[in-house]
Amino acid sequence: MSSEIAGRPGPQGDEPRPHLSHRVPDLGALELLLAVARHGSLGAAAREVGITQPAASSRIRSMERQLGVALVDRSPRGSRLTDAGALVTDWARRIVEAAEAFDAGAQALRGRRDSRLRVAASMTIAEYLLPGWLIALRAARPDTAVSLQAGNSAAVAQRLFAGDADVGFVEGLAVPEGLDGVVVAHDRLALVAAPSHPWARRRGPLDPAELAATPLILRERGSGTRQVLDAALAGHGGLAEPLLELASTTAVKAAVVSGAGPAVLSELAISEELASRRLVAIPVEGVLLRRDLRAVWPAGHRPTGPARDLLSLTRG
Amino acid sequence: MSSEIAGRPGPQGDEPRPHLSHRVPDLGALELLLAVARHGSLGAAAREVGITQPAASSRIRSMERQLGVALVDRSPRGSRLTDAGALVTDWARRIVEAAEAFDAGAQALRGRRDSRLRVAASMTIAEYLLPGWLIALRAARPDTAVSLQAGNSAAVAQRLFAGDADVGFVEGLAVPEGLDGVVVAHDRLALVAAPSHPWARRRGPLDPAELAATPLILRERGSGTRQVLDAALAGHGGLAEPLLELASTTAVKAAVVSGAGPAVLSELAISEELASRRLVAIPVEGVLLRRDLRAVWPAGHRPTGPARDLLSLTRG
DNA sequence: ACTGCTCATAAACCCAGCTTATGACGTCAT
DNA sequence: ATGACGTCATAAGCTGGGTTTATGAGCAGT
Repeated sequence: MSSEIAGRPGPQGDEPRPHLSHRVPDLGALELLLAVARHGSLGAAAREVGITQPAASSRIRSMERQLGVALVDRSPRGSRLTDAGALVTDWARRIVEAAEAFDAGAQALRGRRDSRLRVAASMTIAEYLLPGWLIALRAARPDTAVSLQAGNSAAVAQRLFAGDADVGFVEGLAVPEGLDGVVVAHDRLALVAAPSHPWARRRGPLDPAELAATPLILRERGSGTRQVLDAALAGHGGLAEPLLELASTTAVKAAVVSGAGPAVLSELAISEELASRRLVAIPVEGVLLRRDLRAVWPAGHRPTGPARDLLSLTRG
Repeated sequence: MSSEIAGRPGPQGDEPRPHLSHRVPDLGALELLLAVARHGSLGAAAREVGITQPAASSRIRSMERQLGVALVDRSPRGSRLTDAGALVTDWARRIVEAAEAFDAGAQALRGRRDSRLRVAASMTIAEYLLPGWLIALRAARPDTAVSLQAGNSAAVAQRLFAGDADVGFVEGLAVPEGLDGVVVAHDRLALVAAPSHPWARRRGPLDPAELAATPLILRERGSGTRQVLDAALAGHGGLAEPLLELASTTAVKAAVVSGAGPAVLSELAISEELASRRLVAIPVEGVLLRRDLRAVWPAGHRPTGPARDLLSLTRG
């Protein structure tokens, strides 16, 4: 590989793209950078993250070397971010926020049996919504230890009946038998395609019958998303044979992005891709592609204590 | 709060919460986990990320120890994710995606002078939109080296006139003199408050006059967001004296989340907080709180080559 | 039983990042 | 001016996590 044809323009430079983790500073360094942005001082930032000032100095410096960009203006009166540094810091903040969500989720997953709040949730909710709720809960009630068990609606119901969970979250068209619940959010399904797909250039919205007649990339039969889609299109001739049938939302997404064809996916799963135009949403007329996300509990036993705190967060 | 009734059950456990970076596996480990999910094998995953099989084995193991959760089911025929592992992997993917955006941005920021595509962009666009576009561009045209210069509209225009940039992106109400452009996206501004704020429980939408009369948390005078807000409320009595005036969007966001009061912020900046209900959007009636985001170029010199590729990504 | 895949274990190594100790620079107050 | 206090930088030495190589053990299919 390095013996291309002849000489590269630059004698140095031009590394063969090592791995992402070598090009992106580690979390500790990013946290330190955020601390510098907040405090305007390397030393103060160092104190916040629990290291010494020379360590912080060296760490920021090596981050600048790694990125090839000056991030902070040092002066004897403190350190301010450069313009580039401010931008980098904003991007870094998004990584750290994702890491916080990861941490909140992982901590709940490890969940000790003695947790004060035991949550059972369906996959979509556990994956996309719960980490954010847990962060908010931690902010409001810092000492609430939460445990999380993820499973389908039936498993959630079972855990609630058995007293293994204080509150549940399910997605779907109906509340399972024996449970009460309230809607906490809606999961809208969107028809998406790659920007290169002909539908991406359409003017008006798509006709339901046309959607029904077109082969789509789908999750396997039985998945929640597919059930909703099936129900919504039942009156329009029913779903066509799938173009491709894949085992995970991620796989479907990847297939759509690579241009294999259109699919219907939860808006929760694709906000990122829509924002960057890796995917394009195509409006569909007159079909209600949405399902309710509900908090549930055994009929008559309205949640109290920590579970109520969590609910009040999700309902506003 | 922590001195509830009596003693804690567990004699050990109960660490005093070290830093985030010690509770979240590093990027390399997360990438490895994603590779395991894709390949169903530690060895194959190891090969993909460029380490040996024992290293991968040990890394996954220490990740499981760190999180306190079994992530993969090992068998002599391969490794599959456990249920918890699948969830953790989904959360991990969000960190890695944020890291990819960071990398794409940082690489453009380092931007060598010999880049094939030189972009000048305003802050909001550089911060929220451009990294995603760059990822998409890299997917479509892998060998396009991009350089990025961020600045306000005037700086963008200047760079274009000087021939220092091939294409620009600006936000605002009008196209700067001497430039042509097309709208590539809209930045909707949303009125937000903490979930505990009275407005969060309102039934109907807010009256513009009421919004204008209420003290808000604002960016300093002159910021793009504030200009739009000023213009939109000019016909409704004009903006009230600010409740608080802060220097960065992040600071405003933090103040709103902590319940200091309502603010008007770009939807781009708050999608995360809305999803997790740390913030609540309050509908406002009859005011157009939005600004156009435009690609621009010197009048008459429509972009060609790589710049055109980028534009076609942003327009779909 | 043999071959080929899987993952686990053990020992040696290496380097990134830490701490401690020190120094240089600039600002402010006296 | 001059000394005190803040800033960040440099240097030397240590430590440990993650790596490699080498090996072994378990199970499947031929």
